[in-house]
Amino acid sequence: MIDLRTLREDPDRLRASQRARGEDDSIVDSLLALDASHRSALSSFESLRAEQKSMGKSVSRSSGAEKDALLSRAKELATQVKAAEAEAEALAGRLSAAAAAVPNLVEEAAPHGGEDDYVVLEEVGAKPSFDFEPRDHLELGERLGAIDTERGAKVSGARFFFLTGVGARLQLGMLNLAMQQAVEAGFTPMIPPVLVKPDAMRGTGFQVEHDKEIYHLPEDDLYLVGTSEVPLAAYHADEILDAAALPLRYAGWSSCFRREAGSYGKDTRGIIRVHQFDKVEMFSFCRPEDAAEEHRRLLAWEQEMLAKVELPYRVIDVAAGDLGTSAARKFDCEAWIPSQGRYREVTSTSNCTEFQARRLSVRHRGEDGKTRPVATLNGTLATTRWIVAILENHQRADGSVVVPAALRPHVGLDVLEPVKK
RNA sequence: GGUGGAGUCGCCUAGUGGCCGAGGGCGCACGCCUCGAAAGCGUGUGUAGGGCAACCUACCGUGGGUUCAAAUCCCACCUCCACCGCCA
Repeated sequence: MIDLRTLREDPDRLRASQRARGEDDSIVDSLLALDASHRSALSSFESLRAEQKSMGKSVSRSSGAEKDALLSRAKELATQVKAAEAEAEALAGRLSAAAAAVPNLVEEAAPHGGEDDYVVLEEVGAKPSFDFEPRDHLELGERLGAIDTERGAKVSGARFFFLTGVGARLQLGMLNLAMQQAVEAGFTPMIPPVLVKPDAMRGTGFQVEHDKEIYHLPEDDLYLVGTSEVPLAAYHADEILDAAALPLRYAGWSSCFRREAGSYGKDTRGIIRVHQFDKVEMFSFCRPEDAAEEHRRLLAWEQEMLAKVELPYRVIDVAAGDLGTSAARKFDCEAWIPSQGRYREVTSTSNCTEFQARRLSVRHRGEDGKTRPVATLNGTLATTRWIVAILENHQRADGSVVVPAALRPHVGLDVLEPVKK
């Protein structure tokens, strides 16, 4: 949710942001108009209501003929109050619906444009050179007895899989390593619910009514989360946080669920794009003025993890049009995937500024004693997709895969050996 | 799923139609007292919207309703507690 007060004071800022995203900036004018009529309706309701209350007191003090006269006037007033209230409420509803549809203000430094207008900030690590034809992650995974997509499809359908044997050990080890790093950095480890109420979903910035990406359980009106960002963001909903305790940093470990509607035919092989995967996610509540700095810290922690698993990658500054509803700025790390000869997203960190906090009502008390929204940020510390990059980048000619040194204590193996040739 | 009980200002609690946005206690903040502290005394202490301000309005689990007027009456729902049933 954008701040209506900021909108009134500086509408050009939202116009510029909308243009950077490649979206309609005329909503600014309709929002301003709606806001003005809502405020005038509200103030006329409030003065009518004040009159009604004081008249009610006169009624209780009077008696006889005077009381009857007052009563009939009071009745008249009551209908006016009711009408004025209904009017104000209707406008409030329209206003909040309109405001809720507006995406976050983008950070000025974010690249303008769409999906392909990202800016590469950094390339890290050398791409591996093989003196043999590298296998893709699925072939490797099958030979290692690590990934079983056939039975995944048999049991649950397309885009489902089993991690088996060393595959399961690899994922557990990797996620444990991520958790350990997070704890050492001062994060509170969390295992959140993965089914959430509509308010948690909406508060985090998802449009549950239109979003085809989200699994919904209509019987219970619960949503399966696509990331633990959702329950972690909502964790402090309706709370006023102690400013001295900020930043509050949480590391959530959860399964994530995505319908992948509209991605038919994309990444159908292997486990790059699946309906269910696991992820360790960093989440931070901080003061708005510290958010940009915190964002860089989250990125640095992601890079620390990528270094531990020894993957070549690049960092991109995602363009405004590709930010999603909540983010003001987003950095993705993309690991090199040898079988595809290109980089694929393995982490994503977003600065959502006060956008989610305003929707979820997560506040802190400022220097002046007044409550203000906090800023929220999130970032990936490890996820199932990393297995793709790890297997492919660390493979050897015989189909075995070297486990990166930092992972070995957590996986319990130095090398993953093929179980079938 | 069934039956019974309960949800009020950080916590506990008073409040059964107007004098209640709401009293008391605890906690907290500030002041007095003290060498310092405790005790004691005094003052203050929710959130949000609007107004330059005095101030106004909304909120007593949520949503509806009755009434000139609702924390208070009615209806539905939610949550919590207890017991029963069912499942693991």
